[in-house]
Amino acid sequence: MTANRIERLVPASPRDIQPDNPCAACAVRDLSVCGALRADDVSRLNAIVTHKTLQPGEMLFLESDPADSLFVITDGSIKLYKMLPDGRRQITGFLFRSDFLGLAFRDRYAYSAEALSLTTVCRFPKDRLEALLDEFPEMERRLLSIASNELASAQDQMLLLGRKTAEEKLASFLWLLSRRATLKELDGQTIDLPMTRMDMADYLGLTIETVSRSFSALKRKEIIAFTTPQRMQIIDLPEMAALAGIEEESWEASTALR
Amino acid sequence: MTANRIERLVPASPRDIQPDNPCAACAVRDLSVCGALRADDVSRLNAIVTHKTLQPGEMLFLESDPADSLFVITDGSIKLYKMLPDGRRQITGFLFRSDFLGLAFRDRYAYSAEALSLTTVCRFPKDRLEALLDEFPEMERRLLSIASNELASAQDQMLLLGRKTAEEKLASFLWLLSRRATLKELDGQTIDLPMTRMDMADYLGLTIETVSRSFSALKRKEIIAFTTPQRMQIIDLPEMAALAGIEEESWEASTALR
DNA sequence: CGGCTCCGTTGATGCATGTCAATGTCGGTC
DNA sequence: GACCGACATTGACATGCATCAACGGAGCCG
Repeated sequence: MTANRIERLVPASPRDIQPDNPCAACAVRDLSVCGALRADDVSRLNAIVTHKTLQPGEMLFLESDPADSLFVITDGSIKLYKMLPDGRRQITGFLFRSDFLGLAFRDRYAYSAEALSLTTVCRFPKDRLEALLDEFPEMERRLLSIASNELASAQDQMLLLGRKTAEEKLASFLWLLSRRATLKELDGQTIDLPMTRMDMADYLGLTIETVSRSFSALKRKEIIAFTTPQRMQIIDLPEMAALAGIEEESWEASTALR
Repeated sequence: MTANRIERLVPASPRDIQPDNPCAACAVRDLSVCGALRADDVSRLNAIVTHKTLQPGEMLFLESDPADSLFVITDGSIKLYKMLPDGRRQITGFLFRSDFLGLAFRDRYAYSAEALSLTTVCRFPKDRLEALLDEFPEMERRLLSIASNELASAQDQMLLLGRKTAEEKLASFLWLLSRRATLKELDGQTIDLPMTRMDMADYLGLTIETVSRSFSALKRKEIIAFTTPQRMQIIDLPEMAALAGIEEESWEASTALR
């Protein structure tokens, strides 16, 4: 289906999309949202971007690494986190296909990025980014829009971390996953949990035990049901939304995971 | 001193800066960071921006309001917050002179904004913003850089809210205020607290009582000392940094408050 | 098959922080 | 000066979540 979309957006001859560079696909897809790309744009982008495959648990970069690249996830999932000197960890986001990361106008990354599952990313070298932005102003507008959305999600997460109870935190998290799933699978009630309980705990500012107990509480109330520990269903969507602190009129508004 | 800076950056004849529009100053100052503005740019900006004065406690906008403007704070201070349906509140940031707010590519603001002190803001109508960005590409680059910095600060705040103890939270907050103060007053040890204990509590995900007790604990350890309840001094800066979870080598890195 | 490790669940207990309440302090107003 | 309300501090007590510990299932390997 990715191929279809490229065909539609870039009515170029097939040779322009070099099959040995899988990043052409993501570059085209993620840039072209804000305007049609010409075929020669595509081949120029192909020359700039590179790709990388990550095994589960493999690091893309560390918090202190020099920030020299911007990445787009082509496939798989990644977690971002920050740590305190003594090892306490806060996961600041889970990213999936077509999400950006590494957007930092600083010399070092502000967080570490680690693959959750088998993941491929597409890399834009930062030293060529400025030139790229000058050449594709739509890309800059899009980055600004992404950053602004991420900022809004970050603020939601602050509300969650600072003011919600454990059960509300978990419900909010599952709500986000469910909204995200709705965009792809059509039922939107089935949720995959590609991360461990530990990751969820570090995302929600809890311990694994509390996450587990909150899952049990939601099961007991028949709001959710498990197929396997990594796959579940939302049974009572309205109650879930209520727990997550989402008012009905804005059910559709909140989509992004970060 | 604001005047000095304008003179330096915009060697235009004085009539270009209309004295009845105090926003000319902020527009010039905040846009011109990334490139010289010509005198006619300044007068064109004067025609677009308007200004507004807010009394302490007055709202600039509400979370659900249509997001039709971008603001720059000319003077004073503002708090941003989100609320849960039952009234629990999370302050997501305190803003001061020259900070931006309202940067949202959505139709509604993601948070409410309320003046802490007597505040003046400069308003850019959003419907003219696109055109403005097209005309001043440096402004777009600057907005992207600001958004990216705010994102980094938001992630710091998530680490704080999710993983730090009450005392560490307060120390981190005071550390930020102290870094910010360093940029202006030169000693950097004296800190003004323009917000109430309640505001600090809602920023740190605590209660006023816990904030108060944490202040007392820091006093007892002789890390800080109070002049008045709204004015204090940091006595033991290294210990403060340690509590805040900042490693020595990165003392200078963290500056922004959000 | 048995043993091992990793992950998740559940129970018992402790502690950091929330809740409730009393008191103090400062500014404003009559 | 007396009164009042808003804000801050401190103490006594309650509780939500962390901590510590036991157990069970799934995958892996000899």
